[in-house]
Formats: sequence, structure tokens, C-alpha cells
Amino acid sequence: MKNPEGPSSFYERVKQIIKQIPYGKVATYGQIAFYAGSSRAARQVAWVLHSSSERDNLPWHRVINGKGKISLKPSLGYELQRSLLEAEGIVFDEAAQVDLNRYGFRMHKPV
DNA sequence: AACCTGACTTCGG
DNA sequence: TCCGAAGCCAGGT
Repeated sequence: MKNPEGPSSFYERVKQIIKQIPYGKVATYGQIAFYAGSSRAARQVAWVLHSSSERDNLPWHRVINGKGKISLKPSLGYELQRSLLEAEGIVFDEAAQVDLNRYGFRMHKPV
């Protein structure tokens, strides 16, 4: 990981946005990318999380894919993320999906 | 410098 | 409605 250039970099904006996801809510990769200024950089959002979620204490578990499902694979973090979300009151249906209409995060102020 | 890879998204069959 | 292929941006090799 390189040094983040500054607060205006995509990298920094993504982190700021993720930090703003409130307890009990979730956001999708594409949505975060959109708020960060690059609606097509969903994969980079995932990359930011993977590279510095631990270091910067980001609520990485509140980020899921556009289908409302967890992207991690079983035994590679899936169980952990799901339990963290359930601990916040988020419910998964039989298809292991969450209701984005209900739990989806909506930003109030642009970053 | 070129090619591969990824915690994604979207479109077409 | 479900599945596969293509598109995208960046870092790693």
C-alpha cells in the first residue's frame, strides 16, 4: 500500500465514507464508489477495505455487494462478517441476503 | 512495460 | 429469473 496522497484522493474519500456508515446499516461497493466520485470504481473500494480496514478501524463488515449479499467466501471471512452484521440487528433472508431498502445507508452530506 | 488478479457491477442470452 | 461474459480501476508480479 502506498501513502495516501491526501484528503482529496479517491482512497481517502472512500475511507471517510465508510466511516460514516452508521451502526445497523450497510452500503454497497458501487454506492461507496459513487459517493467517492467514481461510480465505476467498485472494485477499488473492495481493495481499500482489504488493504486498510484493520489499520484504520473501518466498519468493513457494513460493506456488501449490490445484491445485498456478503462477498466473502465461507471460511474466508463470511461467517465473521455475517455475525457482526447480525449483532447490529441486520437480518439475512433464506438466500443470505439483506434488505437494502431497509438497511441501505444513505449519505446526508457529500464528502 | 505487459499481464494478471480482485471482498464488484451491469448487460445480454 | 438465473448464469456467463465483459467492463472497470489499481496494485502486484
